Amino acid sequence: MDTLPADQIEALRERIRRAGKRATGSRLAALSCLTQAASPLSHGEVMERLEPQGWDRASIFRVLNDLADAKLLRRLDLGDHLWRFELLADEPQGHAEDEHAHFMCVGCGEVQCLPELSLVLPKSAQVPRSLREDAVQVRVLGRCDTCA
Amino acid sequence: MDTLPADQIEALRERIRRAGKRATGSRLAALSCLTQAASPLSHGEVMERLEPQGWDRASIFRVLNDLADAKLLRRLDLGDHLWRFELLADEPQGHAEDEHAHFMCVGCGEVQCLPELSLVLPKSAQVPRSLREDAVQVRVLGRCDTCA
DNA sequence: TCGTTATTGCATTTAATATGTAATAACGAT
DNA sequence: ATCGTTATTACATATTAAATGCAATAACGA
Repeated sequence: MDTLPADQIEALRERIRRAGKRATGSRLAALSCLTQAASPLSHGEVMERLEPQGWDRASIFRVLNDLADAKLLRRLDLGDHLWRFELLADEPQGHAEDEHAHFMCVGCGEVQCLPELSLVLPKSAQVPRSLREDAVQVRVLGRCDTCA
Repeated sequence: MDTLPADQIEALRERIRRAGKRATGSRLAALSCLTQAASPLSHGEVMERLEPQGWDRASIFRVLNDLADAKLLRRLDLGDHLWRFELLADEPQGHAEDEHAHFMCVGCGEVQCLPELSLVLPKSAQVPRSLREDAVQVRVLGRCDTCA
């Protein structure tokens, strides 16, 4: 894995600190790795790149999950039983994860927002109240036009 | 788990044979279990019901996967890293017919089928073709009434 | 530079998923 | 109905991802 330009590293350092976390080596390594990735990577895929550099599996595992909790990464499952991690854009303005539906490509992992999607239910349907109240996250899995 | 009426058992037997497989006890047990389930069950959930009756974990595991390969079951992952299995309708004509959305409780993991849910999109919306064509899986995440 | 404490490194655990193989049972043929 | 073939099972065991406890370490504010 190539190393990132110093200014990008510094930007990552900043972001980590802004999230209230310490900018440690393994965090920077994990984020650098995902910055260079073209698609979401699983823990295993991240380790293929970081283990040769001496990083610890369990630590990187924790780092990935921590950074996902801290909203620097998105943790997603494309339906194949692997947690994949993807760098989130720096300023997710007004983009609360559960405001609108998301389309996830099971081929490449690309996520697309579907703000115009709505759900229709017969009044008679027996469904959880949270669904009636729209207090739900909607995920649609399929193939994007490129992967179709 | 109650036992199924004899005629339903016989129908399952038939279906297994039609798929070119032997109608064995564990296959009937697994299918009976899923016939009575209101939602897709994981291997573990199936075993909660079948282990007390003396069925073997690994065998039922293989049975579930075999029957999924044989298109008697659908094997799906609702995003929580568990393979769940759901009985498919007998004659999958048109195939989209028994494709339906699933609701998963983020509290307890309970899964509920949402056959009556449909998606609505403005014609103008820019979305992947697979979504227009309904070649997608829909997952709704929220809290069930108990966990709300 | 130092002290606090978040974080790591390493060992270990858990849980789901998966498979090898001898014994068993389903089912077509007799 | 019985028998022989062979798919299938039961049991043991392997693999992999995911997770955690804890002492050692290093980040960062003072």
